[in-house]
Amino acid sequence: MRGKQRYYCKSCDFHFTITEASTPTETRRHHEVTIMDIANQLGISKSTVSRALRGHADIHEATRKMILDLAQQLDYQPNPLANALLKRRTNIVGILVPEFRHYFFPTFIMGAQEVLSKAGYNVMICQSDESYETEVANVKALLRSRVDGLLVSITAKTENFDHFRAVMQKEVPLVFFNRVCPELDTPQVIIDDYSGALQAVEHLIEQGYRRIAHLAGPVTLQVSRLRLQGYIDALQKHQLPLDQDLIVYHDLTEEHARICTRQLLDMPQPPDAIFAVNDPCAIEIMLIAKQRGIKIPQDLGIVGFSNDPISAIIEPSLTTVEQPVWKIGEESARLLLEQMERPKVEKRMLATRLIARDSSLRGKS
Amino acid sequence: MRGKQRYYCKSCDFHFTITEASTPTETRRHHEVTIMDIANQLGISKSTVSRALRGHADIHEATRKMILDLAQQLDYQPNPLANALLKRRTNIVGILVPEFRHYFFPTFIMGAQEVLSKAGYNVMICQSDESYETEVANVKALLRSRVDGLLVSITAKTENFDHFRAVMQKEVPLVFFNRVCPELDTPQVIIDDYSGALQAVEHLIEQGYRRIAHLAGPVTLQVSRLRLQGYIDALQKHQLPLDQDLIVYHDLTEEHARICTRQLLDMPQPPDAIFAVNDPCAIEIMLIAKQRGIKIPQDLGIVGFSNDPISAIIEPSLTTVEQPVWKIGEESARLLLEQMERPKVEKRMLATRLIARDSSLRGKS
DNA sequence: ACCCGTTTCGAGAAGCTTCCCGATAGTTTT
DNA sequence: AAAACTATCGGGAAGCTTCTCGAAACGGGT
Repeated sequence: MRGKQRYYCKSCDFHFTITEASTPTETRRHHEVTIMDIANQLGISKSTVSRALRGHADIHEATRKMILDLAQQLDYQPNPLANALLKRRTNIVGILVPEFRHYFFPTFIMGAQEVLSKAGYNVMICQSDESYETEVANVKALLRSRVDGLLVSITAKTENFDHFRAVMQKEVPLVFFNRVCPELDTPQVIIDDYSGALQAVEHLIEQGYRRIAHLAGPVTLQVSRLRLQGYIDALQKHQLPLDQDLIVYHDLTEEHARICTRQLLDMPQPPDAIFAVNDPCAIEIMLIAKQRGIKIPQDLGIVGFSNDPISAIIEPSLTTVEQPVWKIGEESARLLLEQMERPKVEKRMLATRLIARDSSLRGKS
Repeated sequence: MRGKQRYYCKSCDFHFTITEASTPTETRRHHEVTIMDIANQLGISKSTVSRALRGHADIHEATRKMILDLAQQLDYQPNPLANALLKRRTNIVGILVPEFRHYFFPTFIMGAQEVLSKAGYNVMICQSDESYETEVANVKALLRSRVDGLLVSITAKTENFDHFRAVMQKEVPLVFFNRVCPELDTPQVIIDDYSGALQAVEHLIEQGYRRIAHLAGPVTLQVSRLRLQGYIDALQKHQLPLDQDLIVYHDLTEEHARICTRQLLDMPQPPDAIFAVNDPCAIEIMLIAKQRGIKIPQDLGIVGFSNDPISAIIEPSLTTVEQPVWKIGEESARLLLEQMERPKVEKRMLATRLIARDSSLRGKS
């Protein structure tokens, strides 16, 4: 191989540097085999090994082969930590969701993960658990972990967005999905909530329901507001009166959904149909109605939103608005990847589609 | 490829070297504020800053305060990459599950994550998607990411365990849960599948069912084998004949569950009850039975396993064996944490409990 | 022989921390 | 007043990689 000692010349006169034996007697028990192990064992420098492994030019074919062979034999695995430290990128994407009990978020994650892992990214998942404080803490933790990008669906309680402004200020690519943040100008992937809600309520009207209630979500969430607006506009379009008492807001917990349902059903003039902001709470409505012996869809029509798998299974089957969850995941991931290439604020909206099932089909009446 | 311009110095007089202005004038725009920024700004050494931040002794109170104040003001966040590189620990735990579509694994993850994040660990989640190759690739990726520990539930197809042997050889703490690996002597958290199955089938017998089938899982999984054994022993205990035709094995997909169900129901002498290896496939059975107009529980008793939330909602409600999923997550995480303290092989088993519901309650007959 | 260009490789820094060890001060003890 | 401590702090290495700069060897041309 090439010599190892070299002279130095700052402003002349070369003082050579005698690299004495650095006691490479035994292999120095490593936890993991490093590039230096290969270099030492082959009597060459780590630079050369790195170059060979990186597939650089400027290296003799024989040397390259030797290095590659030994690397394989030792099962050398490059250390991503060292790499991340140097390159300032971890190849990790953070995903922050409010929960993962129901169908939506796990499915979203599967879709996103498929795209991301194909692009060479690992994923770090956090749940805010619908707590604003946890959300802030999670964002901080993900930032501290130096994630290369962030996929976020906010909490129903999030009203202050400074933690996301901090993300943007650090220029960490950020994509919101589903529960987005209207006052921040960031890329996002949403579905057409308004039109979905409009379809849902028009469907109820077509089926002859006239006193239609809406079990809404928290007003803090844009999704809730849009679905509410769809509800309102559908009534207006068909010249039905808008009764504020028929709109109840709940905090997306099952418990509160039950309370609100009872409130609606206990009215002096109870509604003859309920449009629920999502399927889990539509199902709570259905359970209570069944428990009370209310006939669905004859006495009460029910429509949900999101098409959770359980909606097709429950009896009567639940009419709902389909949203392409898996695709939302894929799209969000793709948008994030594009974002990491070159920043540009882009908002994508996916279509929704009504799936009419038994819970609202009573024919014309 | 080669560098651009360099000086020449054979025996002095340096031919020019055009190292262009590296502009270290202002603070050298950092992506993140480091310990060195604090040190420079305060005119002290990074060692001192580190000590102050680490809360070491050996530091003047005034200095410490000065450092802490500036750190707060600059919003200094220690770089975990550098730390991990130095300490050889990332504070990340890997979780590897076969899927995330159903109730079990997401809930498990929530339980585990609660314990782990309280202990200061982040979590990296991978899905093998029931593919052996993906599982191997995921284990490798997690190992490469230098996770400090691993929580694993294997694929139904995993029959070669070399990738886990590699984990053990590298002395990375490893805890299996639910779908464990019998031929490896590792810590694990399981539930009492055998006794759960025994209870389930005895319950069917008590309800007067006599020709009880078992829709089993893949024999490769210990869970399946134990539940099968519980089924067999329950029959034996009550002197019922064991008919091999009444045992069908499926691969845990919904599609295959339907095929196997039809096979059972199409028999010349169909069963009067089916014990399913888990709830998702029990529900497939129920759907087909309902579709065919078979009365549940009169003509066909059904019992599942795992108590997914949907089991209480479907009609008729599904009798099932409850397993404390959340607790399995917590226990597994705790066991892993203990493992990281000091290795010892410990196996924990959590109790199961039968929940009798409508799908099997027809009274004595 | 000498010079030059080409090919192949080595040294070293950077990226950010922590920790060991040694070095200054300042303070107390004989 | 000299010696011995103590309280604080700084230097530098290590952890692993990549990349830049420049050096060594070799071949060919004159």
